[in-house]
Amino acid sequence: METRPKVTIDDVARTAGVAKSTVSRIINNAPGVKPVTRLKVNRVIEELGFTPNIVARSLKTKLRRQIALAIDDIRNPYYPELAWGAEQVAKQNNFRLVLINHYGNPSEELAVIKEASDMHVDGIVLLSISHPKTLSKIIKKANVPVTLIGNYEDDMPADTVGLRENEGYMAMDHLIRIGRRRIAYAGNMTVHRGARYAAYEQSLASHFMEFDSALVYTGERLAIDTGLEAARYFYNLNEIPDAVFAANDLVAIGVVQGLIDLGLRVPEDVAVVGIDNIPWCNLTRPKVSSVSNLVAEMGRIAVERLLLRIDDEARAFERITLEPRLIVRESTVKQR
Amino acid sequence: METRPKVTIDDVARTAGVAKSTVSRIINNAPGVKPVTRLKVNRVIEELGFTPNIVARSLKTKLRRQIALAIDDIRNPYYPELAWGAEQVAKQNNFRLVLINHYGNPSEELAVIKEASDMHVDGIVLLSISHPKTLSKIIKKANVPVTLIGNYEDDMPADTVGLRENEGYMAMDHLIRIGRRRIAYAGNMTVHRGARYAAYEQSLASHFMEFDSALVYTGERLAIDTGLEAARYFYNLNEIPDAVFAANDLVAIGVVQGLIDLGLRVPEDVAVVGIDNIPWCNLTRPKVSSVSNLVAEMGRIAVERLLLRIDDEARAFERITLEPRLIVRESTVKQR
DNA sequence: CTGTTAGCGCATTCAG
DNA sequence: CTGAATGCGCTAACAG
Repeated sequence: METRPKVTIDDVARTAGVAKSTVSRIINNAPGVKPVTRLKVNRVIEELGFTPNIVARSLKTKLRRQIALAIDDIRNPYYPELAWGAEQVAKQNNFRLVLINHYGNPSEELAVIKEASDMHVDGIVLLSISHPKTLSKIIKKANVPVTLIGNYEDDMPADTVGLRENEGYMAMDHLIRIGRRRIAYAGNMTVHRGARYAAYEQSLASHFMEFDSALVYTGERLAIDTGLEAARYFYNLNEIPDAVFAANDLVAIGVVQGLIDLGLRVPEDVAVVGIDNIPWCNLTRPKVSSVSNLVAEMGRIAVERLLLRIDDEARAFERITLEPRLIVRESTVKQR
Repeated sequence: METRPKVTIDDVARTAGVAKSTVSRIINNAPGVKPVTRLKVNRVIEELGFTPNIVARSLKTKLRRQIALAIDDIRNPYYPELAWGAEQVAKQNNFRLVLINHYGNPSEELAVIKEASDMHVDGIVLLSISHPKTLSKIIKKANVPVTLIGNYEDDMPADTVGLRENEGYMAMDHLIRIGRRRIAYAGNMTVHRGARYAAYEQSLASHFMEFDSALVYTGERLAIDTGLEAARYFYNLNEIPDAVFAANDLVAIGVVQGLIDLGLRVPEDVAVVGIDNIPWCNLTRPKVSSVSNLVAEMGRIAVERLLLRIDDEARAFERITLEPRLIVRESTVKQR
């Protein structure tokens, strides 16, 4: 760039014949400036194409109007949504978002917090994978506020916004509520520390429905082909299930596809529900019912909280827990 | 935060009993400091937990060590990869990435450039959707360098890194090279301004293969179900094609699934190739061959160029054009 | 209502 | 090799 000598507040003041404090007042919309002067100065600003140097301003005000979003890897399918939600709120408040991938590397993750004050950010939204104890220590040392995404104990010195981990129960509830009585499980036993599979067993139990191990299909990866295999497996049972609870949407998509290819009708013969509500749920025929974990929402709320705290550091830390949301589509309820 | 009074370079200088210029030299690894003093000061820095205030430094040096990545919407499936590639290089060079979504809103997109100098960034990687003429004008007015992602004319005052738009030809070439002679097309006629369909017709022509309109299946959306429909359509032809060129991976995935469900073997009976190389290509059985548009690579190169230019504004503008890369997987060539 | 003054925290001359 | 002084561009008292 031709390093066009950037015009400063002094230039404006000089050519307008006023003090730079007056210019400062004007560009900050401060009250107590005669309309005439304001007009005159504004004209000069326009002419010279002056825009305030935000770095200098930040040095003075300590406000950088930037927050960091630190996640492990933007390529993880949830994070674009998260980043998007976060950016929406940031933009509304005239803040920018700095993206930092820590790649699940604890030392790097902690470095992010440590360096934050030296970076151009006023706060951090952090999706951590570190041990809470360590995390807590580091956050205390930080000199910018941190909002954590996830569920934490009360003693964590940060605002947190997490998701209630009952997606599995919501999915099962849905199937039961639409009258299904022979519900199968497709996925693995370990997803989300086993919570989703546990939800399967416990939902059956709490509704006094019998558990039949023949209705559980576990595959290796939680991907489409596992779903396809599951469909074939269920099809060959003596008694075909009337519903399938899939551990995630990929599996659900596979199950739906597999069942249809085998000549069954979805949802009439078998209802299928997945979890995560990935965009793909809308791209299949029939569209797949799912439970949304509200990622964009989490991003939005996290930034909202962070901005509030930046504004007022003394507030009590908040614990926000979102409820997953059931998204009913064609794979469980016939629609037109 | 308890606004712990941040320790400054003065504090360090005072408690170490040296001038702050000496401290400055040390933290910047400048030569000409007696090892003893260096050691002593470093110890104090450690004790006090001093870290330089980057805002103040930026005010002085004019270097902010941040670049902006301006795209239309991070939720677009390509951008996470792009952002990832960009962030890799940025991080290596100790730069941060500021994420800006302009939502395909030209005025906002241009505002990004205008404001850039006021923001905490030293340059911008921009994926624009504005008219080149307008874009060119704005870039000239900007006071930070811009690197554009895309293909532009020589008069565009910015470095550019684009992709050669021959993905279609590469896909077709592959099918022809593995000996297929009855190649079908599945997708629509308009994707990428019709380039992909054009590649289908022209590849046939240049290889003296006959064009048969019965082998063209066009659906509405470029999604899985279109692929499934296409598979059914091809299956019902008098003579089934021995290969399918799908306009994108979603369609390809659908075609593969559909054909297999109809009892055909992929790739033995029908080879299928898609375009875009989305992560899902690896999640199906068989895995789907595709042509990668090297998104992460583009991000990497764009940032590399930008950093070079930030370093030396006088360099001639560069035009970089990447060649799409064919990724051969199981849907076209039997593997073990 | 407006001007003067004094830093924000650092890098960088220029003298010693 | 080190210290003292200056200013980056802006905001915020404090006076007028």
